[in-house]
Amino acid sequence: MPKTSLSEAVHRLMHAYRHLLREGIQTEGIDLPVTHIRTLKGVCHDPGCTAQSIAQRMQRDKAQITRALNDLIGLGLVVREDNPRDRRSQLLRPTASGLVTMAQLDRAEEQAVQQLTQHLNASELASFIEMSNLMANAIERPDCQ
Amino acid sequence: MPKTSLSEAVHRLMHAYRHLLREGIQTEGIDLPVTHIRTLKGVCHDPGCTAQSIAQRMQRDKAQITRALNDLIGLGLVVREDNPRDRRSQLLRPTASGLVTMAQLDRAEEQAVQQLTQHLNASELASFIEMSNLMANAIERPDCQ
DNA sequence: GCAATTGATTGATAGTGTCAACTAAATGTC
DNA sequence: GACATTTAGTTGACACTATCAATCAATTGC
Repeated sequence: MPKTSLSEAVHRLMHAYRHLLREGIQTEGIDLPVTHIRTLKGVCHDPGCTAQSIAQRMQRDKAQITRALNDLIGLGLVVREDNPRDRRSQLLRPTASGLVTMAQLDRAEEQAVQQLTQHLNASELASFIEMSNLMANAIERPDCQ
Repeated sequence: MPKTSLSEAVHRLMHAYRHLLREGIQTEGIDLPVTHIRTLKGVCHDPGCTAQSIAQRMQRDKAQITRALNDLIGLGLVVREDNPRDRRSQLLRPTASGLVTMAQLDRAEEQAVQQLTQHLNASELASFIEMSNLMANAIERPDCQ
């Protein structure tokens, strides 16, 4: 293989990561698609957030978030409560069960990342993440810098 | 959140890249999904390859490749020819039109990569790609290294 | 020759991404 | 206060992506 292009590299990495995370998740006994997991993570990270704020943070379509939330609520991992300041929206919080699941997911992810980055040291990883964000920023916020 | 996690960074980057590539592709006047593009790229990169070898190179399901190839052949961008050494498989080659399209796609991709990496210098980019591949390898070929 | 393997195809299904239409509440303007 | 506009969320539709299992024909190993 000559020199891999950036696009190939990104695709391979994405795929490897998702695959690994899925495996880890299943060995933890959880069966949730990646989008749901990331949504749950969003709620746990910022309890009291709204669907809107999650959609923005994740840069995903709000329709997708709505559906993921419906499933998470159906599974008893998240609850909606009325937003006293705006009756259009509801505040989102993880349930006790949601927090337990989140802890499992954290373990799975940590293990996945560890396996993925086994040949990188901390500073390499840090600069990798920094470069990733720099690139993503260049697109998502073309005005900055 | 302290620093962005690896998973967030990879997700963001993946999306940013796909989005950008799509845009570039459309401004070139081509309307093909990313998987088809990558498949065409595979054929152009290694004319005379088989569906199998593309699937392996791209680490994708062979069913997906079959379907993408059917579309590409239907669009007249790729042709199959009999493999004299194995009548089960066919050799794949781009048509003249396929090569033209590929050139357009190369331009689109180059532009996307350039925009994406505008804040990175060459050596940073190189080490980014190297790290990506290192991580992907750690999963895809857990035995190596 | 016959079993096992391999390249390719097909069908089915789940997950992801995107767009547009829609409801209801909130806000701005006169 | 009545109106248009904007905003949060929901719903429907559809294209794209990923994955698995079954099938078929050609090849390979015995």
